[in-house]
Amino acid sequence: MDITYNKNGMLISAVSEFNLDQTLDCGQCFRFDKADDGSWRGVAGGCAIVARSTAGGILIEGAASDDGEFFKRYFDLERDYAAIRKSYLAHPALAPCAEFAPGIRILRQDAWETLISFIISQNNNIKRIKGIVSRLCALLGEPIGGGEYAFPSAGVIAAANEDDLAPLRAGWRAGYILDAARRVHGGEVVLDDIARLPLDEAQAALRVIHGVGPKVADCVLLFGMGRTDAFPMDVWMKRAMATMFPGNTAADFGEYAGIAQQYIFHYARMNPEMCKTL
DNA sequence: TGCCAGGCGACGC
DNA sequence: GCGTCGCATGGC
Repeated sequence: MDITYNKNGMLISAVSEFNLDQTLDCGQCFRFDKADDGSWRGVAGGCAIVARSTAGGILIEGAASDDGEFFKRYFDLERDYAAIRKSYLAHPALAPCAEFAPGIRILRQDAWETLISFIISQNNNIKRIKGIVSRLCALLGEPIGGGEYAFPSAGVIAAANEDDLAPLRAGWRAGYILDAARRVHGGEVVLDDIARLPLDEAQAALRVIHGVGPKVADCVLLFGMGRTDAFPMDVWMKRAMATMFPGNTAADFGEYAGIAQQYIFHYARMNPEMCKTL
């Protein structure tokens, strides 16, 4: 993997198993949208960026000139996905999932943003989740240029009330957002500490928050804390497990179960006929 | 139009 | 412990 800088921005090259469309459109993040020219515009690391696939690699515009380390971590670039994927190809049911979108990388997003985003995600659809997150940032986040806003801090949200959040049109999730903000801002929930706990303890620590159950906790651990041992089970995964992996559990998918989960989730969502119950 | 959406908490048993 | 229910909002 190489990271170089030119007049257009930061260029990430010589990385296998890294596809921008697959990574940003597989349901793990809600702050990027694809523009008409095929580029992805959104916010990462507090910067408004434009990411695009070029002949030379992935080009990031808008990143600070010393953000190579940030994006290595954000896109999980130092993990050997080729080796992980190869181990999945031997499994007859897992192979088609790992082949379908080989360029998925599990993002290491900000834990706080991931927590609120996946609280919003419950019983919701991805398009509307993006809308609510976007309105939350515009309402309470700092403008960062390019028409974008940073994700609001726990302190700012904790100072709001349900009426303040009404413009989000988040429904009953607004109370959950406030509870999360107050517990994080108040120090009862310390996300950096939780990230290092054994999986069951980390799940329990997150579930102290009203509106965080097993699925949201696992999403926060996987997409916001780099915990590839977390295995979120949403409606799509439940269908896929019942039809494609009967009798299997997260434990059957090994140390990187969360990565396998994302291949399966994305495959199931894009090929719903494969996990229809009879 | 009615069903569904990356679920969860409350409640009854 | 487990099943069921309602939940606000809007995408399709």
